Amino acid sequence: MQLDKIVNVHKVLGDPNRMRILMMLSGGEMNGQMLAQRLHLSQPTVTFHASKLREAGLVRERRDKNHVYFSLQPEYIKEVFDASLSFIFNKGGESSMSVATNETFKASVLKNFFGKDGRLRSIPAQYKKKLVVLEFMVEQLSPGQPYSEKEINEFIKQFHEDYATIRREFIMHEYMYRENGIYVRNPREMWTKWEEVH
Amino acid sequence: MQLDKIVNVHKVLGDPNRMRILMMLSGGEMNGQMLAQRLHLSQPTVTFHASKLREAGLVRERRDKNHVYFSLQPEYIKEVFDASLSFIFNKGGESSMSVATNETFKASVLKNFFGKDGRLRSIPAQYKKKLVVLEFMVEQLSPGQPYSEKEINEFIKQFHEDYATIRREFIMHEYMYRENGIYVRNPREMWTKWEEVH
DNA sequence: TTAATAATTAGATTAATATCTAATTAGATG
DNA sequence: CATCTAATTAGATATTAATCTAATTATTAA
Repeated sequence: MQLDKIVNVHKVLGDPNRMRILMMLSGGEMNGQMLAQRLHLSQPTVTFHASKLREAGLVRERRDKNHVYFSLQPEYIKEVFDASLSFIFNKGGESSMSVATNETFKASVLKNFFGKDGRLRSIPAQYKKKLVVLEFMVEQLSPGQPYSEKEINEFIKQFHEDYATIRREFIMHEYMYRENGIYVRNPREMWTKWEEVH
Repeated sequence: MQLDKIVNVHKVLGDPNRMRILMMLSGGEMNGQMLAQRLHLSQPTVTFHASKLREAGLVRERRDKNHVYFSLQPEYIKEVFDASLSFIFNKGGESSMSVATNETFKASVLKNFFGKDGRLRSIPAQYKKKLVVLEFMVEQLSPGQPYSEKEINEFIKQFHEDYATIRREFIMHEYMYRENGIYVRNPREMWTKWEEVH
């Protein structure tokens, strides 16, 4: 994710009314009327804020009859926050990291986060480290092969108790996709690219 | 933490030059001269941005000779991000939660995050849930009694492998304080208040 | 104390933002 | 089609922000 995108999201969040809109949407979708009323703003002002939120990718819109309903895009919001922290604390995506450094980095992360029994000590909070760990696990599944949710849970449990979180991360970072209850590992080429700190 | 504080932090982050300053500071402290040069800005402009960052609590300043050095305040930055997500996804601090609901909430969190063997399945990512879990663990230490770092590590390990992270959280949320290597649990009255989503 | 260097404050300018009212467009329904 | 309602666009305005140059203040060092 590039700097201006992240900066723009923060600019959009840097307004009390927009923040309130997001808070209200966390309770479920709402249309322009409701928002205008509750925030004591005119309809055009709500449109104004809504389009900023939409352009930044923080909300979605759905038309029903002649109401437009807004709803949160929670995964994306979390992604941006994550990327934001990566940006600040890892000096902005470090795309200049060499392959060698990269491999050394991976090795040290794996060494630190996996115990000698092969189990995951904890899920890294830092974005890049988390990706290393997820990648390591998902690599042990066969690409293309369909797995049931139960199988995936069992697979993850051999590394960590909290299979639900990790399963969600697999999907979120596109290491796998889900289609009516069946999980499939994506091929390496589709994985989140290292260098772009997604 | 109140809304306007959070909003202000995002406003401050919503400028590319300020974001760049933070990125540069993650590599270590820098003075105004260096920043001005690297960002191709005049000194007054750097002062302008720096004071915004300082007022928002994102950086600290230290004077040495006649240079002023800026450095990141990483814990606080993470706190705000955390509070921000809490705000959006839990409708802004829910101070109206009744004692009963509160207790029910705590019970369900504990049930979900601790296994029947008494071990912590994972560290909750959601702010409020994390506090519940931390509180539960720290309650089992005697307030006022000094513990060595080793003792604290052992204590935490009975719940979770990743004692370093949890020990840091204890300090960060002021459940404990550390004084030259000795850890002491704070009394309940000093703990992060529930209702304010800190 | 004076000179040198860094930082801040003052003042000005330009650009961007948030907000409103009025006009217009889009859909739904009698 | 005519009308109603909701949403958007246009246009106006007042406020805030980012940036610069010039002047001032603070700190060190000769």
